[in-house]
Amino acid sequence: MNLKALSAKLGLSQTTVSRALNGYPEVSSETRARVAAAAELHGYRPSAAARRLATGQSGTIGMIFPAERNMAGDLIFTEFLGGCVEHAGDLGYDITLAMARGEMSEEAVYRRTVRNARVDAMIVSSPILADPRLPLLASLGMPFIVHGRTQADEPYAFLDIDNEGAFRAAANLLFDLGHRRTALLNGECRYNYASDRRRGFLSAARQRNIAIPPGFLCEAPMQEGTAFGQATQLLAGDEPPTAFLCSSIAQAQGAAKACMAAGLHIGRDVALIAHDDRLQEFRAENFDPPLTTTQSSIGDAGRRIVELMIAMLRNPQAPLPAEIWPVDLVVRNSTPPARAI
Amino acid sequence: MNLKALSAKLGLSQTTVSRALNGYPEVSSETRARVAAAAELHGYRPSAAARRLATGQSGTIGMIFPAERNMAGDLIFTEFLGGCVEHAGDLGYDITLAMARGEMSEEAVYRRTVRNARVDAMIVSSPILADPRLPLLASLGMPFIVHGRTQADEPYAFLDIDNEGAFRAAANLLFDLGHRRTALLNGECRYNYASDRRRGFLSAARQRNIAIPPGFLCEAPMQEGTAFGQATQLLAGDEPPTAFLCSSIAQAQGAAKACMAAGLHIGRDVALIAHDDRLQEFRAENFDPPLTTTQSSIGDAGRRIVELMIAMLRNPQAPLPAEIWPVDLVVRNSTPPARAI
DNA sequence: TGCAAAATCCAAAGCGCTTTGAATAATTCA
DNA sequence: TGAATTATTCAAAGCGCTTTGGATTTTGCA
Repeated sequence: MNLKALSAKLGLSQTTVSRALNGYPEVSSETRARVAAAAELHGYRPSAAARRLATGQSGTIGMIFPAERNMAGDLIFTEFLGGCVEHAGDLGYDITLAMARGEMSEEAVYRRTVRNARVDAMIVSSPILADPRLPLLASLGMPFIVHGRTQADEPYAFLDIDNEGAFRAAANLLFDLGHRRTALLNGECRYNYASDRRRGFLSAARQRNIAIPPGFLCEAPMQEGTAFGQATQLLAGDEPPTAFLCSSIAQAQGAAKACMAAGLHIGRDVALIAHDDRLQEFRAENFDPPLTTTQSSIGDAGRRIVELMIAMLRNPQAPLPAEIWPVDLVVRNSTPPARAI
Repeated sequence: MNLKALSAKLGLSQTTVSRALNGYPEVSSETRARVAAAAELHGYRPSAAARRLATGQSGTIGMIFPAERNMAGDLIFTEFLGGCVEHAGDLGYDITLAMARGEMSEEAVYRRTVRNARVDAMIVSSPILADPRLPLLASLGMPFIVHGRTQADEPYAFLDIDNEGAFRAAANLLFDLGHRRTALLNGECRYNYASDRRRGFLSAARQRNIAIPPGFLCEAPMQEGTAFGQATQLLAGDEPPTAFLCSSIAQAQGAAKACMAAGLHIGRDVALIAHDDRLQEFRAENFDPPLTTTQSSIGDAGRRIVELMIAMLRNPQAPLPAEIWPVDLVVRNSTPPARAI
């Protein structure tokens, strides 16, 4: 059942039927209802291919698999992707993926994706400090939105969380509790979010004239094993930390195990705060003890970013969206006051 | 630059140019070369939308996010997806994703995806024992291929690994080494692969008249924590296992930690074999000690399955592909002979 | 009541490709 | 050499939708 057949059956022109279905104003509400009913009755589905050809829009948004793969990154990407896919489906858009690999550089993949012209826009995730993908996409004329922020010469669309504020708040909480020796187990600082978090942490320390001992600023892929190693080493030092601030729940697990191995109890001897992306299986609530966290659902971010992107597509001359989400600091049981030494 | 402009520039008809570019035989090799050169020169890219409309093929393969999410599943799905996306890109196909969620059942998502008709075929992953998605897709007339196997009335296209044979071989190795009390830490048996693995394990035991003590057949989501609990409990029993056979490296990590906690050394006191999907970050080689595994790259499976799917699309009347990959048993250092008791 | 404006609806022209059916040019063979 | 093949090329008809520019009917208001 195509438009032609449907309009014949209704005794209307294709124009009118098309307009009725797409909500254009120049059709009476009576006709619109008739058309809608007939379309429903006959199970009419407009051909996506024909619409694409006629409108020049593909109804598809592209995403690129991160070039660097690791477990933590994969989990976060998958969660974000899931959010995007979920909401895109609701809004009638498709998400298609591409991937950099081997000989084909990430830039080449972006270029190919743009050249193939099968997507209307792209979502850029995990930007690094000055991400080359932004000028690349801009020069190619491909609309895009960034999940996160980066340094760029031109304004760009983005959705980010307030990483700096979150980690400043978390650090302040620890300092308020009397923890002078607080270690930051961060992600890799070439990623903007990690850099922002470090800045937040350091600004809180500076404000109170708290010196961060050398070695207390750790960065690495956000995994349990690495964090375990870092925490173990710090705890073995002369002046071990009394608090840890982690960039992920996985790192918190590593830190917690290191503490346990050192005979220290989280929530009693040591304080622990982690950032919680609300991944499926890393629940801060189920941690022992339940973990104080800065939390912000990365799945929600995916859902929202798709919405923003589609709004941009529908109204290209609107100002670029630039959303920064505040981050909740949820205090649970992992943050005791510092003990007198 | 579209076909019309390109053919005008060449002084040829659109027909000829189209055929030249698509490798049809009824065009002289001289003309073909001229056309190819001009296309290259002017950077001509055929419009995907127009081609889709004309051919009725979208050049897109659909995948659905698993309805049940957990960390182990996400990692495996992502790795598989990565393989699919990578190779699909090479072959000029797109992968688009959809997702079941909340009120919208998985079946509804499949139906919607088929109705929208934006994909030529679908890839079904992680089938359960008698997976309802197969008859559903068949009844909807959507071509599909399954990663794994299931019980079905009709023949269907699939690519699977020999889970049963792999676990039989692994069990035989352990039995050969004298391990009489071997526990299986399996995935959930409603998934076909887990069921196959159990069958392989049990058939090896039966063949040697080795009784599997009650409680030695464990199934659960394939995660470290769960496996740790299961192994700990088994090790605390009257007749603790001397060997573990795990469905994933994550489970092996859990089992290893349980052994360590019980004062047992993997590779000395206890034998451990795991199935290794060759995920990015779970390297059996880096395990301590390096792990004996049954291994088969799930990324390779993704690459291959896309290839098979596209071949099906190109030649619909060819027999359905049905590939079963043998699985390597790689012996490393985690499988000592059973110690005399 | 008459006329401009607004409300509805329509025919037809694309969007850029593939493919059918025919025409033309080059070869082959008797 | 002339007829039958074979090799090349082309014009034109879709594919199913959106959208432009009009045509027709209705409404609003003096």
